[in-house]
Amino acid sequence: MSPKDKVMHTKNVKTLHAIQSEVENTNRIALSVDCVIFGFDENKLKVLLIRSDLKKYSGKWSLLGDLVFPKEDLDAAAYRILKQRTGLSDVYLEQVHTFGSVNRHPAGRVVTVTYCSLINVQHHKINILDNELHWHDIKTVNDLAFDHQQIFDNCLKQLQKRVQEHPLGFNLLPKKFSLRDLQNLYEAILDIKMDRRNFRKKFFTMDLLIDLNEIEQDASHRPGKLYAFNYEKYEKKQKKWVGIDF
Amino acid sequence: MSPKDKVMHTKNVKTLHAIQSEVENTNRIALSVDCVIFGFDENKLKVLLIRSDLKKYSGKWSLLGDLVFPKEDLDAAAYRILKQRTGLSDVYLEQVHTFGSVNRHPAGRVVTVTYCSLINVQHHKINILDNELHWHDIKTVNDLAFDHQQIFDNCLKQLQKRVQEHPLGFNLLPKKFSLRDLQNLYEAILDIKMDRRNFRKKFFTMDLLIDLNEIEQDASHRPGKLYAFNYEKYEKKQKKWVGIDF
DNA sequence: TCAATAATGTGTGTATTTTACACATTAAAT
DNA sequence: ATTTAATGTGTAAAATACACACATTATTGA
Repeated sequence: MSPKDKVMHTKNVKTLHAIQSEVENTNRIALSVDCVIFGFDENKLKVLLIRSDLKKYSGKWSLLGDLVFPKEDLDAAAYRILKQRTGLSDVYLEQVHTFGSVNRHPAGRVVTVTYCSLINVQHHKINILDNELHWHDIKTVNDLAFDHQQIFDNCLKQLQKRVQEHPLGFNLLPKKFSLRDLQNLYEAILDIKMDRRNFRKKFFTMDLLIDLNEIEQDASHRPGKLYAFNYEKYEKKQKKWVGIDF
Repeated sequence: MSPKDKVMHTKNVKTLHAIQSEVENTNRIALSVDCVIFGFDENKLKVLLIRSDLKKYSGKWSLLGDLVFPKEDLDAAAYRILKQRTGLSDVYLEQVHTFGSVNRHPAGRVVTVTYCSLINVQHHKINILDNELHWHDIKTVNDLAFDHQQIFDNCLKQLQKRVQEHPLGFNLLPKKFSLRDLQNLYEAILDIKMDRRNFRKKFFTMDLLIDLNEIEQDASHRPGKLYAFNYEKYEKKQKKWVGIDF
């Protein structure tokens, strides 16, 4: 992703009117995507939200979404939203769940496919001048518009589960990070405290971190060593996944 | 579920023509659900398939699906398919993934939400007179119509994962089962062999099986004891789910 | 300059879980 | 009654998870 990528905040995004014309007076089902975009900043897990453009939900925040174009792949629609709102391409994006209750959307029958995305806020920060967009600490997210609270809760739970099974977290960190950064990330996502020494041991025995032989700059005390995630090595590994446990 | 439930095989199910009229000459997206219905019989994991009604795919098998009605909840549509095809209600049903490539369906733009269902084939067997429907051994499933092979593969993988984390498997067994039945089930789903003694220990230490103080009938050798799954006790448990491992 | 401070980095012992494997018991079949 | 092929039970080693102690390093500030 390059900093030259322009951010298109509200351009090309269908509004309430578009949605209504899509479903109004028809017996059709409209299809949308909604993206739950996570970031990690100041040791807090954050989510990118936009002010709702519906009167009924004025003052409320909502997820970033749009209708799917008729000749657009579903995943492509999600990538489009992401690019529009963050200027970023080549980011982690995964489908989570589809919400399709008849009355979930006030403008009519809109079924929405939700996606979870993890981005590095440092790459995005420079672009967030639009005050319609805001990074919210996930701990303060409540009362979103529509059924977006439910969607968000579902997505967060999925993230908490997936981050323990796959190396997704690194998408939220800079390429170079300290063990403390990594632990702070996991503690923020899982909302728990972990033992520093066992956490370290865990990741070292996985043997998927590249020691960069560099140390943190600007640390107020003893600086930690910097690491990068070894994606190549991870790809070669095949997880032994059998273990009944419920 | 009662045996009085009638099975409606092809009635009320939209055909190719209906799909085409839904999407033809419009710039709209049609929405369907597809159900991957698993059963367990003769110690093999099976999936319920139907002969494709499209010429292009004649001779091929496909999943059970239908368009979603405009005023029908998404989950309700999936339940409707299940009821139509198996006569069963109150069965395990969970959404898995939504497939939305532009060209995935030959009749036009149809986005499909896939569901995974687990049923007891003993409850269904009596109704399967329609030779359009057939239980296929999952090991022989290949070359399904449309993108249904991809959908099936995805669903099976999800099942393999979920069955290790949640007590889903019991939906495929009779209420009373032996430890050997249970192990056969897991071996069929996961496609692995497991140590009989460790498997037994695993489930006994979980302490979620009710000893019915009954033994198998008609066993050709020493009969095993029968058990039932303790759903009540399971509901009360809360899994300790923290453990980074990838 | 140098001790106090607050981090990082390393190690150790215990408990728990997983894994591999041996032997006794039971009911059916011959 | 003996053989057979299951079920039911136990035991020890290996691997993993967990709790916690101590040394090291860079910064801070008196």
